[in-house]
Amino acid sequence: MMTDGDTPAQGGTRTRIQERNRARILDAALVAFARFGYRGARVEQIAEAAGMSKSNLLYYFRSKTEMYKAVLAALLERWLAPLRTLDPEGDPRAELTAYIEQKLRFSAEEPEASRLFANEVMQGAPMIRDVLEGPLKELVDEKTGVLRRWAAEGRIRDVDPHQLIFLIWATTQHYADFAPQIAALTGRDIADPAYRAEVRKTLTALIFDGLLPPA
Amino acid sequence: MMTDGDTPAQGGTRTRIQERNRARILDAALVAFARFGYRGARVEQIAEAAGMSKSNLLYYFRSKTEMYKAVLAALLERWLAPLRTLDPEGDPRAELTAYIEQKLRFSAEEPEASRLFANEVMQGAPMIRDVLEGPLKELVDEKTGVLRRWAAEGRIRDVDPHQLIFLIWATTQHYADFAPQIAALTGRDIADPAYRAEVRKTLTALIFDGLLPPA
DNA sequence: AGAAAACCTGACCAAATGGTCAAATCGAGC
DNA sequence: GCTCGATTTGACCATTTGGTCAGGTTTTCT
Repeated sequence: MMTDGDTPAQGGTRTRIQERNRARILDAALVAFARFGYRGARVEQIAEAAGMSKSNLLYYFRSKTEMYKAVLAALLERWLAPLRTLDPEGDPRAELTAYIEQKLRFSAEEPEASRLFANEVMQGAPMIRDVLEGPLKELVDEKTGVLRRWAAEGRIRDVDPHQLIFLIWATTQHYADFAPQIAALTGRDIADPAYRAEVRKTLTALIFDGLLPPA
Repeated sequence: MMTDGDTPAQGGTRTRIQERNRARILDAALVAFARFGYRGARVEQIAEAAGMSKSNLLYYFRSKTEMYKAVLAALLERWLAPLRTLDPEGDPRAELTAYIEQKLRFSAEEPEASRLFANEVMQGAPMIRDVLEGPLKELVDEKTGVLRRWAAEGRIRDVDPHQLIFLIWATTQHYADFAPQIAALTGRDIADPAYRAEVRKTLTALIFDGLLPPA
């Protein structure tokens, strides 16, 4: 039996129906929050997109905020998973290329997730500040350490590792976050595998070899 | 005398009071729209931030939409001004360094403007699509031509010029748009001139010379 | 089958929101 | 200091929004 005032299956088992409906809601909510932000998104519209009544949606998530938090939580893991795979033992060029490719794939396959993350951070990260300052910072600290070691060993140039990571984040996410602008200027879309391959090639070339012609 | 149903001074002279109040409103609106997006921003809150009643604000801008459009219009010129200065006759390295510095300055001095622009584009650029496809595309086409010429002359490597521009946009705007994340991870702020100088140095080093150690 | 729990709905509500309007006040030029 | 348009206000309104609730329907388990 459900405890009073709790979301269904708060503490344990989850029905098949719950599994399905929660997933539908989270999908629809991701799209809505990514497009309009937390304030701008409308609960009823999310319910409609999820194929159910607003009342029923509020049966699964007791409030808009709770729904938003759930979407963000599901998002964060996928967002920072790629960085985890950066292997200190590997070859810098191969490792960073693989990392860039993973980030580009994320932009291509989950552009809404990328946009929602951007939106949340742009608003001051009110809901995920503790994640940024906690787990994310720890992970980034670890990986900047790796980059510093590579630099010390002469395997890469000695650049600020934070800024290298920011450069990779910025450029790869840009193709999801600013997709309409890119479409307007080039007619291309990162969802197109051919374009994604081109982008990865150009990006890695720029990052590794730079813009200036070989001396 | 004002034409019926028009915004004050629609067609001509603008009183000192109008000048001052319109400016106040646009400032407050920029902050609000940047933070919450079009839908999420609240007219009354903008009015309060501008130091006037909601009724009075609506005397200057007949609707939220009109106000939003005015903010965007004022924004766009400042956003794309730096690219205009890229001189085909100049030295590639000097020109691009200057461009990067201008974009970084914009991120430092007008982070809200950068964020609002990002927000609008992320939502599909509903209000400025025609600008992206028109004037912006023309300007970018012109400048990609310059980059292509530089490449043909062997003054820079032969990389896709669109992607080079996107890389510069993405990395420079990142410091404004994702400021909370950068603060959480590094404790720095692009508004700090010292940090801005560091960023410019690292960024240009990466872009021009790449990450791999000299052979 | 039948009971209990899970699931779903439509009516309803209080608060918030964008916007209108008539009237009061202010300010520059005569 | 008067006049007329520019400016400002507060009361008011229709609509939208997030959320509640009592009760009905379906699923599940024995």
